Amino acid sequence: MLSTLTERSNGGEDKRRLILEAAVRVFAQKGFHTCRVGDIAEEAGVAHGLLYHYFRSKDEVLECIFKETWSDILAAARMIEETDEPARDRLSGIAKILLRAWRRDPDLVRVVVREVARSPELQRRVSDVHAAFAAVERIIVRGQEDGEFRRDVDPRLASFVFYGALEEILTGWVLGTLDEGDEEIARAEQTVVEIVCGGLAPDRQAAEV
Amino acid sequence: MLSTLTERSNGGEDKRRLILEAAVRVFAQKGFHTCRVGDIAEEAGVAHGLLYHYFRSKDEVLECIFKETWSDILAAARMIEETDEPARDRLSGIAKILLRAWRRDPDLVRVVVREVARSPELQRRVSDVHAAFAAVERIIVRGQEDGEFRRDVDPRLASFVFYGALEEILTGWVLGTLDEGDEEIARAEQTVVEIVCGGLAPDRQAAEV
Amino acid sequence: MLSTLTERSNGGEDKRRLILEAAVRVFAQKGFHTCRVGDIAEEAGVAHGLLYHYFRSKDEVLECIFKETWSDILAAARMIEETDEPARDRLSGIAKILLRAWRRDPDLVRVVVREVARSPELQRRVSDVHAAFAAVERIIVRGQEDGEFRRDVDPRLASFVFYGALEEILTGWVLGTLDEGDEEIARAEQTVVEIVCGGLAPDRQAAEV
Amino acid sequence: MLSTLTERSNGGEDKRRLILEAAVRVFAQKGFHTCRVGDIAEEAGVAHGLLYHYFRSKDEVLECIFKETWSDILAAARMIEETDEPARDRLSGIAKILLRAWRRDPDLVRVVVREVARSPELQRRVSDVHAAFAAVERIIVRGQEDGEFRRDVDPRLASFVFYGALEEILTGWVLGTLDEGDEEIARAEQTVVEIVCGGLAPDRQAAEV
DNA sequence: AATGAATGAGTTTTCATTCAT
DNA sequence: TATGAATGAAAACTCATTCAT
Repeated sequence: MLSTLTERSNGGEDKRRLILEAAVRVFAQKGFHTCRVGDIAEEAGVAHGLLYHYFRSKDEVLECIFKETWSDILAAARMIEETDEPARDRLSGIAKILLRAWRRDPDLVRVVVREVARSPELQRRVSDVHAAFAAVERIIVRGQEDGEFRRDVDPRLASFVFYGALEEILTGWVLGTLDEGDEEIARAEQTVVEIVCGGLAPDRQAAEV
Repeated sequence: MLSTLTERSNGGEDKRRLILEAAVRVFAQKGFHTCRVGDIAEEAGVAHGLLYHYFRSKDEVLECIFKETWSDILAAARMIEETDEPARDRLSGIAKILLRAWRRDPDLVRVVVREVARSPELQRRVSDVHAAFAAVERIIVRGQEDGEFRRDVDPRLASFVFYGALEEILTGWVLGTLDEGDEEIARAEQTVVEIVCGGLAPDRQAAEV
Repeated sequence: MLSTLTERSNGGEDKRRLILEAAVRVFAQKGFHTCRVGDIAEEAGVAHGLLYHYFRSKDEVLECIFKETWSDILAAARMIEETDEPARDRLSGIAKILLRAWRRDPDLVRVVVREVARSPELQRRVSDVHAAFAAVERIIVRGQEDGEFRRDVDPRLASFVFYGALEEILTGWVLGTLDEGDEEIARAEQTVVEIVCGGLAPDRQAAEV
Repeated sequence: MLSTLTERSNGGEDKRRLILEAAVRVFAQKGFHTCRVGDIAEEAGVAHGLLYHYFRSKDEVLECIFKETWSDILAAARMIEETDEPARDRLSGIAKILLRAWRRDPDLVRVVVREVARSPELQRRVSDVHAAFAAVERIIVRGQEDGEFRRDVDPRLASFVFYGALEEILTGWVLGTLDEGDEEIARAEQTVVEIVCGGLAPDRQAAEV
């Protein structure tokens, strides 16, 4: 189901939602390029023409999925950002959101992870992707200001390390090269936070950077 | 240029190489799905029919690029693995290989990064991808055995964190969301190693894992 | 506006008329085949479904426009035919009707001129087109009988010359290859009548036909 | 067969010509909009994909037919224009060309006549249409200068009368509303010339224009 | 080895028409 | 009457692949 992070109302746009959710399933199973518009329609149980009633093209369907998903992720990230918790707990919260999304809607995650790298244009168009990265960067900066994190590390690069770690693990689950299960998810969360926050801890001698 | 890590002989397969290198450029610029076989041929300066003399299909061209690239990376990773250096230095060596490849052949990296997540089938076929991951995992395991790294962290997950960090940074360069340049490359290397090895350092209290 | 030659009552069929007039404008601007039913509805300010309340199909809309227009033209032509004026004046009257229609409703003329040749079927269905041609032919025959026109010219062919001349001039205005304006319209009328009736004048030696 | 006015070589572009000629037949029979690309290919005995090897689109095929036909007509018109014959004979020559084309290639004439009014854009793109009109206009102007034609008639309008007459007769043949046959063609030629040149004869009192 | 004409399966998209409301 | 969501046939066009030369 789409929008598992923040529930959306289905009022008045039942079929649109139906198509979107079918698209997630089909993209996840066959991949965006490999599937046909007819596959989505069939999965949704509607005529393929209806898809063009709600979306301008097959591309727009993917874009919508991205936009909704990332806007949900961004909203959640912003809520965490506004907390007064230590940076470590806040990064932990973000890791939870992303990794647990896998449990809630593996298909959605599969699509977002698999197709994100496909189109630079898509990423540019979905500005929330950047905003979510920026939120993590700000959390790290605040951690540095608060003395929780060492200051000699580029916070931008650090945010890429953090996101990259999460994405690779999701990819591992998507491709089946990494064991999945509730326990594994919890462990992954802890491991990522442990490594990244451990690596950012200030009590180590300054790097030679 | 393909095979910048290990030079390959051109003897007797000039045109094949020409096509492969053209494909890297074209895939990088337009993406695998978006480009046509004719684009590759045009870029290579040959008739498109010739491509089918050297490759069974368009897919096989991409597969070849992957195989060669990863076999080079794998070879380099194995050489590093056999070293007696500390784990940190060995991970640093692997980071160097991957990130510096960007400087040597950005198009190649662009293709590998962009299309790697595309097809699970491709990844399965290119078994070297797994082997390279396994090499990193073994380095981490040996680091744990040698007391250089803490033992309460799953080495498999840690290898994903490491690879994911590198891949995300490459993606940032590919998509232009991260500054690039010689200095940035050096800094990225150090930052990734610093964070990951710092996070794996044993002198911290055990994680609650 | 449709029916500018003979005003029609709007009683009880407001919307039908609205759609018909919108269709004229849209067909004129985009052409029959190029426009969509939705364009007509939008232009008329109604839902496209309503069109099917009044017409069986898009084709029928065009057919209606043709029928109404030609029935108006035919009615006017018949009124002129019943006059006792010389043939020349009667042809002049018909030229006036057709060419001045352009001033009154260029869109309508544009549609009729542009689409008339499209479908032989359409022309067959709109029998008034033939009837109007026949009226001109009868005027010429009567002119020959009255000694006003030479008798060695096929009246059927002559009617085609007359109609063709008018149609080509209308086409010139439609396509913008001929200057338009009140003065031009008056001149066109006179020129066509002058040439055709001059050419039909009996005081010349018989053609070798 | 296309290019019946001036024979064209088939050297090296056999299939292109084949497709073009098939298109003429199919457009003539079904109309441009009504026929499918596959119909053309089938008629030509080739795969429909080949059409796109030689033409960018279905539209381009029609445009090509127009261009070639009108360039032939124009060439013939120019040859006649350069003659030293009286204006009447030169107009007669042009009438011959256009009307006899019907006998030689009725399908081609059918297409050109039927679709010419369809697209203003097409007419604008095929500049030879205008050039051919201009040639007739120049013949009339020279006739006026030489005293063969009256001077108080707009030569431009007169050229429209002449062309319109020919076009209407062709349309009559195309639509079957006018008898056809060798004799009819000869008579049509003479009638048009007789009427138009008769109407342009100078020995009549000046028009009230 | 090399070419590029030829093929045709496959895909997106359009749009006239229907129909439940 | 009036709406516009829903349908699905149909069509243009693409492009990987083959193959005669």
